[in-house]
Amino acid sequence: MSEEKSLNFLEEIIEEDIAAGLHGGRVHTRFPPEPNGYLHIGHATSICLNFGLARKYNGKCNLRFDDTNPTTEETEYVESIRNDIKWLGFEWDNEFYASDYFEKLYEFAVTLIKKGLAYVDDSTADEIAAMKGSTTAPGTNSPYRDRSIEENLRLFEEMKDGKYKDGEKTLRAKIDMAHPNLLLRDPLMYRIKHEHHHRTGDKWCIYPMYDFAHGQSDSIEEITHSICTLEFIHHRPLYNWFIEKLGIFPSKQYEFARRNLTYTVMSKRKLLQLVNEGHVNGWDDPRMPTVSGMRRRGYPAAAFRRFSDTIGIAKRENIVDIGLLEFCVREHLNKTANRVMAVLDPVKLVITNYPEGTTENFTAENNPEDENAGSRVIPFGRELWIEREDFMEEAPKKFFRLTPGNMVRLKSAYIVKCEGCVKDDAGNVIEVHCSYLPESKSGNDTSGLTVKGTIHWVSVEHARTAEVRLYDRLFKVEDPANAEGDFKDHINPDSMQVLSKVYIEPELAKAGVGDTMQFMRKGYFCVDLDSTAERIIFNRTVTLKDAWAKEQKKN
RNA sequence: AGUUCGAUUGUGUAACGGUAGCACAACAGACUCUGACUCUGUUUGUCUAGGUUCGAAUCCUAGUCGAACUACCA
Repeated sequence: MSEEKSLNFLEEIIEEDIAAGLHGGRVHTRFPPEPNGYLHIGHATSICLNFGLARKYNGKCNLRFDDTNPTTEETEYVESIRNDIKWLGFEWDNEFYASDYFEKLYEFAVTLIKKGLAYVDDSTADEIAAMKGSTTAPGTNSPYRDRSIEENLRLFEEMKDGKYKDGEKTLRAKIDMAHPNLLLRDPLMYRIKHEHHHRTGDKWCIYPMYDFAHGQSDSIEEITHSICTLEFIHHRPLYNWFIEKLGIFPSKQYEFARRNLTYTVMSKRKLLQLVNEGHVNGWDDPRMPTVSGMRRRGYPAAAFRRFSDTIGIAKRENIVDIGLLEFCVREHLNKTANRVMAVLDPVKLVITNYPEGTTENFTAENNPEDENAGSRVIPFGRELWIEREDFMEEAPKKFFRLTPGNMVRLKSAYIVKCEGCVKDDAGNVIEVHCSYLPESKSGNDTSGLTVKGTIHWVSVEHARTAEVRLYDRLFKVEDPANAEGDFKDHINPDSMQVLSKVYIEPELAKAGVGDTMQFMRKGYFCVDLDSTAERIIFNRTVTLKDAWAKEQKKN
């Protein structure tokens, strides 16, 4: 009843603000991606945070594209970002673009010039860098710092009107070239870029810097709690300076530590390299930590939300075990995925005392965790495909599967007793022979026997075939970005394994793209979008926990 | 070196001067027509040194370690 969930530091701040009646107790957040790439798992947790906070406090959350750099941004990304957010289960209250505010931002700049707080600088990029100083040494004033307000106004207008070439002039804030925070040493507000913008076209040839756009965009939208990652903590005083000098709505920024994941890289630059250099097959390769990749892999949206919730939020550096994400995926899929049987590495099992040419239909429960999931019919016959690893001629003590003399349950069918196997000249097992116990029929078992093992199977006569793609971690080391050498040195060469001939139960052949199911004892799978009418392809989303594999590792 | 932020079991996160808890992982067991799920139990932690206090993870001081910042990127 009184299960009190503790608050994270952002929730604490918000609840204090609400209690104090700040902004009338209103909560308004935003998710501000730059449309220059695909969303990854880091964005996904940020989305869950921002939209989740708004949801929890009956507030609003905007989607705002920070599109202040026309050279890197494209509409294609806008579309994919919108898709991903919706898929994650969130809806934005408003969709805005920083470019919506270009006019307003221009006016802000003029206002600051008129107040003597901004100036046009003719220095080159190199000169500006040289005058910047360093962490230990103060910077020096630009020779153009003291131009008159009238001259600055004229020059800035001429910049806007296209009288100058790229890089010839910039507009800078006049703050303090000796400030210990480098970002307050007369930061650039506007630069000249004669570039086509994905939304404003050729209307502008000057574009605001992110730092002159982000804080004011929050302010224009009257965002009450502007949440971002730790690296923007140094920018906060600058945003506050602009807000204060402009006298506009006081949005407040709060920073949290971005959440890293073991065995993955998260930076856009690195992900781009993986795609461009062909280490993966595109942005939505199921091995990619992108939202589109993980979606294709079969990770349910609910698992992302649960994961984001579970890992919490704080300000310290962290690297979250990807096993926790996988746990969330399994937890959700266990409750929702129907069970089916598929044999990935087949060997033939012959039931020597079963009448030839006979088929029986068994009924199997679709999901023991969900009584509304119904059941299906599975055909059974004298010859079955079973998993090669489920038979051992000479087995260790705790092997509960097929080994001569041992009995197992064929899931949803009969108990069989292993009698031996047939081998080819090279000594490979090509058939396993068993006898069945007719009175052990599933659902009507009068044998009185209990067996330790149950294995899955597919009837040879009725089996359909499929391609299965098994995925493993993309990297061999926990923290590839910080490991020795280049991060690509640590790519796992076995991150994808393709099984071209897997036997599946006939019902399964009807599954459609995106359908998710559990292959009993093998893991969760989903139908890949590469599937065609002739060939169905399954991705392995995640394995089941495997206590037997762990047991074996010990020896 | 400067500024800013941070430090709680293997990982992540709580405890807001009063029993260091939760989840994952690990380990042991129960259950099982999935060696899954579920259930039970166990191990492991307050960066260091001082101080304040009846009492400190929490407050103070000093140190140590880590991260971010010095793009006409966001």
